Amino acid sequence: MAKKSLAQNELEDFNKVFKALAHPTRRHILVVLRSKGDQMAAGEIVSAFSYRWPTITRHMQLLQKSGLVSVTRSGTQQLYTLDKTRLKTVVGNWIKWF
Amino acid sequence: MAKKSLAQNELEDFNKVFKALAHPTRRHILVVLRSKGDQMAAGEIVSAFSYRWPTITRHMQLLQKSGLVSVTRSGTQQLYTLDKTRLKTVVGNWIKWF
DNA sequence: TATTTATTTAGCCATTTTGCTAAATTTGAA
DNA sequence: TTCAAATTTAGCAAAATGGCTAAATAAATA
Repeated sequence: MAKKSLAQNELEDFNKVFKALAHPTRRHILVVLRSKGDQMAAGEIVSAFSYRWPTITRHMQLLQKSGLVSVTRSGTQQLYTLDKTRLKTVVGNWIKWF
Repeated sequence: MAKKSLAQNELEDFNKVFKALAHPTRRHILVVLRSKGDQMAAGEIVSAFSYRWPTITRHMQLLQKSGLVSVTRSGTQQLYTLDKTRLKTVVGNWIKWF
């Protein structure tokens, strides 16, 4: 398919980010990540909530797709990193319409 | 049940507003409302989109529950009014955590 | 190489969401 | 009082979402 326009990319960003922010648990995960210095291992996140590991994994994957977190491996651990800038930029750009 | 704490009320606001903002069509409706001076009749909104009337009605009801729009009747028409302040305040208050 | 630790993947199920059509309702006008 | 216009309500079906358990995988350790 053809290249996407800037506006189209921004629209997709809005879609992905607001979808990620739609669920209370995902919003909560972001806040906890922030409170822990923007980076946590998957297991730490699981420990912070009362959901099973696969449930958290799925929330994290959705957050990744939105670009709000990225992940790197460190030994057996998966480290999730919050992208505060993206969060504030994308939400801020949408709010600018008002 | 007992009275709700301030924090609880704010949490509920976050829940309702981010749920309302989760769907692209609802976000689009808010932008169109803004572009038309913050107030439109139901039928105008329907005309602006390619969804059937009941579909738009349901989106509008969800937006109302979130407090992002209010509605008043004028003759046979329902006028929906955007609450820009609430939109910016609630989203802004959440973003403050970052 | 076998085991353990950390984590994801697969797949099931219940609930919620979102679209639709058809019917009902409300208000103003004839 | 009837009629028409504007809008909602009822209810159905498909798709998306979010929880779970069990099985699979990857990296470090014994």
